[in-house]
This record gives sequence, C-alpha cells and structure tokens, in this order.
Amino acid sequence: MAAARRPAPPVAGSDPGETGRSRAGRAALASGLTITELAQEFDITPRAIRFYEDKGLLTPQRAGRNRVYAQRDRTRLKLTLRGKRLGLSLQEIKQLVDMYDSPADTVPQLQAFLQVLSVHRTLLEQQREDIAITLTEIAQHEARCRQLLAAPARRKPARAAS
Amino acid sequence: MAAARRPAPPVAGSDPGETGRSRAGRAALASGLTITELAQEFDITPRAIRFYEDKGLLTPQRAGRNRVYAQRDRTRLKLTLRGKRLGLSLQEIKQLVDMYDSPADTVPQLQAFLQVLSVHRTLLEQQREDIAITLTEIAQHEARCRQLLAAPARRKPARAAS
DNA sequence: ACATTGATTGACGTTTACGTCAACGTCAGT
DNA sequence: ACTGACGTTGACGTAAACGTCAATCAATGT
Repeated sequence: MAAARRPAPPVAGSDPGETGRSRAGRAALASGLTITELAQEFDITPRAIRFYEDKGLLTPQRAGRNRVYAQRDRTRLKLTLRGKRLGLSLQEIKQLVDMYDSPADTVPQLQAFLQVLSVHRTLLEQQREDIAITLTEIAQHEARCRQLLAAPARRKPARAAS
Repeated sequence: MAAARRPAPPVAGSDPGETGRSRAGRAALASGLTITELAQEFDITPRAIRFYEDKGLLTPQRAGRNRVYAQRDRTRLKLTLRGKRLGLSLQEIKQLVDMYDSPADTVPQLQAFLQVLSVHRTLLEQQREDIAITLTEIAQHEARCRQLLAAPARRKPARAAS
C-alpha cells in the first residue's frame, strides 16, 4: 500500500511535462498540486490532508519526498469533505469513496456494494427528512421573530431607531 | 437555572397524582419517566442522557435524588437527537434548543436569534444540497450494480443461482 | 556559502461524546 | 435484617479528528 515507500532520487527526467516554471518554484508538476495548494483550494489545513491520507482516503503521488496531488485526489477530497458535512465519519467515507472508484466485478462484491449503498441511502433519506422538519421549524421561528420585531415594541423598546 | 438545587425531602405529599401503582415500583410519578425508561424510549444509554444534562440540554425534575423526565425533556431530547443525526455538536444543539423554548423579548435578543437561525438555515440548505447530490450518485451506482448483476456474468459468475 | 521558504515525519496535546467501572444510597419484597 | 434492582455521583478511559510543536531536509534566492 501507499506507493511502496522508496527512498527515491529526486525524480525528474521520467516525467514528461516538467516545465520547471515559476509557480511555487519547485515541486508540483503539470496538473499536480502541492499540499498547501490543495489545502487552500479546499480551505483546510495541510495537516488535515495528511491525516486523511493516513486514514487511506488519499494516496497522492510523490515527487521525491513531496506529495503531488492530481485530479483523482481532488475528487476524493471533495467527496470526503462532502461526507463530513453530512456528519459521516472518515471511516464511513472511506468505505463509500473506495467503492466509488473500484470496479467491483464479482457477484458477492456487487451485492455487498449494493448493501452498503442501501444503508447509506436510508441514512441520507432520514437526514433529508430531519432537515425538512428543521427548516420548517426555523422558518416558523423566523416568522415569529420578525413579527415581534415589527410590532410596536410594547415591552422593552431598547431605544427605537431614532 | 437548573431548578434551584434544593436538598429536598423525598417529595410526596405535594404532588397530586402519586398513584403509587406498580410500573417500576417507585420513582417516576404521573407522566414522568425514569432515566432508563427515557433511555429505552429513544434507544440510547442513561449515561448519554446524564451527559446531555451535564451539557445543559436537559434539566429534569428530581424526586428526591432521582431524575424525573416530563414532556419538556422528551421534546428537548428529541430535538437533540435530531440535531445529532444532522451532525451538529451538542453545543450548537443547545444553542438552538435553548432559543426554541425561551421567549426572547428584547430587540437585540431577537436579532441575535434571527442571526443564529440564519446561520443554521444556511448550513441546513448546504446539507440538503449535499444530500441531493449524494443520493443521485448513489442511485447511479445502484443502477450500474444491478446492470452488472443482471448481465450474463461474463467474468466471475461465482456459482449462479442453482 | 548561507539564510529563507516550504515540505516531511514524528510525537504529544486537545476537544467532543460518551463508555466503563467503582462506591454508595434506597426502596421493595422475603 | 438481607438481598436485589435501579439510581446517583465521581473518576478515569477511549475513539475520532485534527492542532501544535520540533527536528530535519531540500531546493532557491542572494
């Protein structure tokens, strides 16, 4: 796993597209981002990204010692953050994301896949309902608030607009 | 706050409705639940309930030393669990739930209230979108899976149905 | 040659949300 | 009087998800 940790020489001639232009000076070859670039793009810290890698959610290439993120990683990271916003644990997210880009060709694999998808679908539907209810309640509270604010402040006017 | 913690004598004559019938033998007066009853009703542990109380989400009455949960607590607990399903922290939940049953009568209070509601609404709308997207993707994956399963197993049949 | 900048790998700290005892109280039945 | 069954308050443990150094390395600007 994890690209067979080789001490690796600086890597340079093997990659077609090494333009060596400015950007950040070094690292990050064509279409590849450095960890901080990726972090900025998604507004998270490099630490978080490394942590996700540790959990198997990301598996970036390496340019020598440095991580290089390509499209695949960006996609996975995007899915990861979406999962987080939905309250999923990184482990659950990995489960989903892994299936997302692994073919799964045997019958039992496909069935297990469907099983997992079903579970998550149920969960999401539950959440969708929770959200609908909560949004309705929030709307009601907002209406009540505005009503109270519009009313001729009969109790504590807190010094009216002028 | 928190019902003015009095050492309180076993409480008994003051409450009209103390039928003293079986149920669990003691505690839990009319319409009041014990902690384990409440726990069972919501399928959580008593520990979790006490923890929520510690965080200010619940403030049950007491019958002597024992907690007694009435409708208000059940409602707050229900809201709490819904919040959890949406991935909110207990602190955020408290913020919401507290507003839910506190009148808030001054103008600045109402404005702050609206502010918080707005934030949560935005958050929920974001989630709603995330869920919509994810559900779509899941549907696609499920379709693909079923297609593969329906196909005349061209690779690894894994022993067909008979 | 040397300082600076950004990346890397530990390693330990922190917050949240409980789980898991431990020790003790207490009411109910025998 | 004794035994459970359930409840109470600590206190400590734990898993997840990073934050926060520290030491180190490597390519670059001057």
